[in-house]
Amino acid sequence: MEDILNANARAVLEVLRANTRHPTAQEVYDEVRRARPHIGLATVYRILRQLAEQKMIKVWGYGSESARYDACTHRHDHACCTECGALLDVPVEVVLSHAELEKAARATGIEMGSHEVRIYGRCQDCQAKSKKARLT
Amino acid sequence: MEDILNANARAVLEVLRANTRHPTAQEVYDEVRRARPHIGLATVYRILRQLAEQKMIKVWGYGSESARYDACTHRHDHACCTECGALLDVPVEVVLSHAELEKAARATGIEMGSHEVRIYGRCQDCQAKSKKARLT
DNA sequence: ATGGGTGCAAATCCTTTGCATCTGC
DNA sequence: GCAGATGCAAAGGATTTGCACCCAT
Repeated sequence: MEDILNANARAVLEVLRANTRHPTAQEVYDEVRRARPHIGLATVYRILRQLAEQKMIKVWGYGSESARYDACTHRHDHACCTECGALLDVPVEVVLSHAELEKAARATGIEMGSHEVRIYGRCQDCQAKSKKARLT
Repeated sequence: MEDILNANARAVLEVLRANTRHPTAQEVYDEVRRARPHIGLATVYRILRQLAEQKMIKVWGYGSESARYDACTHRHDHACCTECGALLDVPVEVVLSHAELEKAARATGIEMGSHEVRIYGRCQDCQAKSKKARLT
């Protein structure tokens, strides 16, 4: 699979694998430039798209925030901060009955590929920030 | 709550309540213009943002698609079409143990406000389209 | 006359595209 | 020399902002 990737694509994939914070394209670009100073932002976007098409990475989004990329290919859930837009992996399995999901998919007519549980709220950083603000 | 809204904001809210397809800002604009031909797109965006801040509507997104707005305030789940970006309500309750969710939230440090189950796949329209394409 | 709300246009941000160039074969 | 990949800049689409204007107080 990965053997078909060229050096730029491999570098992008490596950045994504090393960074579990679901970086945006711009953040990937900033990091990948350390390894490949010549690379352009457009190339990063092109590679991200190709990797996503080949299902080697996932693209997540939330509201009108910019897209975030994720090299983690096993199914997992997310916590989204409604304040700063951060997208955090949920490190535990949220159990959900397969029958329930199938029923829901059938009810919408969708041909289910995967699913995700999303928890919305304020992340630790934002909680800390508003605590600090309250003290001033 | 709604009594503080002016005529434009009420018209936007009405469009959202009448349209369960989670329209984009542009789509809201197109529809609201029937009732208020003078309104500008920027005003629609301003109102959508205010309504969201006041938690009277919700904003949903997926990848780098444009944001979609939802006047439905009770908790519910979504089916996202990975092909055309459509966002469909799941009309049945997907049961999820509260204890499971709490555990997940604690594991990420997030202060949980709400949650959502997302089913990804191809919607009926897109299924039909590729069936048609296969015949040609 | 004052202030908030508004339309319009310009600005901004994110992402994609066009095109000339470069690279490895 | 050719095909595919790339950098750069320009284009495109979504969203926000600046600003002058208008309306109700």
